[in-house]
Amino acid sequence: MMMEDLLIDYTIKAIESLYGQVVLKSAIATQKTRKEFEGDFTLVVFPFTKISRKSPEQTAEDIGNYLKNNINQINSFNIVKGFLNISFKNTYWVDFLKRISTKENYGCLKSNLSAPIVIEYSSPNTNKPLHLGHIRNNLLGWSIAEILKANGNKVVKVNLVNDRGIHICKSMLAWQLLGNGEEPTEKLKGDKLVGKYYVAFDKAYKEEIKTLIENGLTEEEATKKSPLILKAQEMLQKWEAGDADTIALWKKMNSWVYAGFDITYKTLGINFDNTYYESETYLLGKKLVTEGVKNKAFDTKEDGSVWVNLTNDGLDEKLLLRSDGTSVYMTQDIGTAQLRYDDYKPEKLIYVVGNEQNYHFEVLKLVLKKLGKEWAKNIFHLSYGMVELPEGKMKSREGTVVDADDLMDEMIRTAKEKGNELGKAEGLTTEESELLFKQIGLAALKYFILKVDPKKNMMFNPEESIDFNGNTGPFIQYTYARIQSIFRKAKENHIVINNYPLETSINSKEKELIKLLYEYPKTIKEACDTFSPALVANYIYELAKEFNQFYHDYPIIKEEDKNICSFRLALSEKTGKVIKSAMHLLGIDVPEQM
RNA sequence: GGCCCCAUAGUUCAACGGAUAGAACGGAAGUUUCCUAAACUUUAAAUCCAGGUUCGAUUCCUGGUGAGGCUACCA
Repeated sequence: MMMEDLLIDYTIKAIESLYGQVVLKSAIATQKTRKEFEGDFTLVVFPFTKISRKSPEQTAEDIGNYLKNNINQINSFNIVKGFLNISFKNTYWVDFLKRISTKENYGCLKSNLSAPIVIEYSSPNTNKPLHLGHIRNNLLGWSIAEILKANGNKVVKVNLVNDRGIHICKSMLAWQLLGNGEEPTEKLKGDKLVGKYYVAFDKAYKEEIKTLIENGLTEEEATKKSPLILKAQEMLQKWEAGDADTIALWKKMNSWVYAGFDITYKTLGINFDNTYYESETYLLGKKLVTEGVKNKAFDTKEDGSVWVNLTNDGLDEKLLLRSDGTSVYMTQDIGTAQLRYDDYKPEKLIYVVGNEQNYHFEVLKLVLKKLGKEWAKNIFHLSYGMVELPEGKMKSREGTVVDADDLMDEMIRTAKEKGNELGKAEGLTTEESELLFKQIGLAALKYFILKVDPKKNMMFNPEESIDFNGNTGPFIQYTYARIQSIFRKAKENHIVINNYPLETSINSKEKELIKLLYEYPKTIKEACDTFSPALVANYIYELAKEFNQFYHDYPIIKEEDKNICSFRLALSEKTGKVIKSAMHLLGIDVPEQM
């Protein structure tokens, strides 16, 4: 099926036969022929001119002739400078469409039998609600998991909830001191409530520091000696000691947060196969660190704190246990990693975590290696870029965070507003139109975020970032809905797809569409190899745009020639299916009508 | 200070070392007795600077400039 592999094989044979040299597969570059030239695939012949000792044009001529004589699907070729543009016969493309039109999961590979890939994403803290940064994380994690599955991998999606630590104690303490027993309501869901007290703590803490400085303490002293922070630290120690009241409060407040997160996750349309809690993994982490001390992998300082020395690896020393014996982020991650390995014996452990933690993961891998964990090499930090706002980085303390729930609500509201203006809800029940606008609003958001290369930082301007026209989720949804509309009309008129003849002469738009459909499996493969949903997103956009041009230029069910009509229907149907399939990989629903 | 990333139209994003650097939004101008105009068509507009490697550099290397991130007994 993959014509390019055939081209490459025959190019190797051509060079061997013509010039008597064997070249490596990797030395051969094929690409889609650019639109302004005639052809389907292009072979770059510059690298072979040293072997042929001829001009690029002559070399291309030689190879072109060889290929045409040996591959019967080739119709013709032309040469522009050192570029050999090869055209296949129309029957090849029509036949290709015919072959894939019956394939159910076109583009996806059958699942293989190897060990699963565990992918961690989301990883929230239970002291504040989810924000825009988490949205990028969640969308990437979910999408990459789907892309891995589409490539035949077994995938386990896991969440790691950071449900313990000093930051949670801060919320707990503030609620105890200032909360008056406040509980979550319809209006203020649990994660928001707990977040409110986290902010309240920070405010009170800052005020306290200010007062202490006025009373003559240095800033450093004030920061360390403030009664509030001491109380929070005391609370953490009590928590680790299993103090009943502290644990009860902790459980209560965390349960509020989980109920709040569930709503956010559900609206966003993501889920997990398993959830880990750091409260359940940190002890294992401590145990492993203690073992490491015994084995002299780590050092204990005078005050009792435990450190790992990574200066030989070009890094610094890193704290693994505080002097008071409590664990830190790294301690927990060591335990979590071990537990996860024990649970799944995975082929790979992927962590979807922002690039601000590149250093952390470098250290984590080295620490695990020092502990003798062979599988540390299977850890892959999928490091994605920050989401920036026009005013700079999001800072929760400065109130510049974009809340996940608010953002989604806003998107859906805008979709509804614009949709109603355009009369998109006509003929739909209230329930149907609510669903439609939710699908459209979320598509706009998800596509906007996923179309950007994960590795890169991206800009998000709430005012003007989200659009419903052009290179957007709704544009693609609209294209899909148009295709479904064609089939509703076709059904009404009893038009069906018959066995269109192979000799159908196809026009350039039709051929271009088939060629794009041909690209789909390669796109999924590459998206998997590079962990980039953006490649899928950009692909669907190309496909949708091409279809809209085709739709604009040529009649489909109004075409009078029955064979052509049937062929165009088949082409439209497959395009719709690929759009739906690819959008699913991004976690975006497509409506039947809009 | 040290380490890491990034720099492309006015703006937000594309481009395995390959052809004349693609899109979208915004700007200008058009298309609806025709399968959904959230569409389609035309148009103006960009590779931070200086070197190097290469047949060929937005892409690789070196040096600048500029913006982020990390460098916590925070996570």
